[in-house]
Amino acid sequence: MAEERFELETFLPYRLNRAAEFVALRFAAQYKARYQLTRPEWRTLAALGSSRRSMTATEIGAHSTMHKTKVSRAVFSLEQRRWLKREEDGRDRRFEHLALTPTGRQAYQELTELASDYQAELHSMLGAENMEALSQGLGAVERAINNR
Amino acid sequence: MAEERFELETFLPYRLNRAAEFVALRFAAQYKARYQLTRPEWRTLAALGSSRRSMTATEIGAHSTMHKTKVSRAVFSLEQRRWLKREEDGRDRRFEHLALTPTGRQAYQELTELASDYQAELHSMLGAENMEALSQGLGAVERAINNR
DNA sequence: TTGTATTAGTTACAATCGTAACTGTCGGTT
DNA sequence: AACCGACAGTTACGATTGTAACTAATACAA
Repeated sequence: MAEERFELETFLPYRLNRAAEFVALRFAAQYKARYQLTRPEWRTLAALGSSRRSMTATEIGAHSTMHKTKVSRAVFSLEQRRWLKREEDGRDRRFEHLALTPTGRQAYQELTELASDYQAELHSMLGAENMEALSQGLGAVERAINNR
Repeated sequence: MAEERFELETFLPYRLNRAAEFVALRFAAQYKARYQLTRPEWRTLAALGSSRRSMTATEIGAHSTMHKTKVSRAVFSLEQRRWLKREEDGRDRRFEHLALTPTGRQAYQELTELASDYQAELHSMLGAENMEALSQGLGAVERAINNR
């Protein structure tokens, strides 16, 4: 194979990580300051809020690529806050169906507004065309994830 | 502003994070299994290896967006391994100029081969066009980072 | 029915991490 | 020269994390 000199700047994992960290950080600052939410908590809230039906912890983990212990702890703390409630499955009692309470749903609504604003900010920061390109590329990665 | 329903699946921080985690994980498995390297250690090695000149710890942190304590510890453990050496700046003794030893450079070379293979795998996994799009989008984010 | 494997979720524990405080060095005032 | 603020890098410590072991429930085969 044609051995070119390796360039770190072109290495996808490296670039993706840098970009993800940068983009996530400024949004994290907002929900931390406003709601004292941790990142796993926000991600759990988001997974539940964006789903019409209730979800199990495992589903949340799969959806947000979080380790199950992370999910478990985030669920616990959101439950303490009374932002979500658990309901046991009558047929298979291993499952817990998780759903947001009205308070939780309210918080999610408010956060999605912050998120939309941030998304718009990113849009104008990167430009529509680059945003499109990024979206297309991410779509391909997402398909790869689903087929793994 | 036109309030559309927020869709988590279109939210850039969420998508980038998912993609970055997925892409990084499979490569991390390789350097962990092969060299017992942690992620900060690999990133430090990569920053040094890809640079022609020596770098300071702060520069490595800026280059790889790692916290300075992370860099400090990674440098320490790479030094233990004798993969890098420190050299104090004669003019300003606050600085430490870090550079790979021949052994370290050798390890970096081997790792870049794994990296190139993985990059090729990603390329065929995502398709050239999507890879291009992703690259363009990431380029825009990188410019934003540099202008922040 | 009994035993075995599998799965959902929790927890104990050791490793990793970031915040903040620290050391040591320098530049610029006064 | 003596001070002060800024900076590079390290470290102490509390918080967060993942691994592995656990509990509890189920499926399924003998």
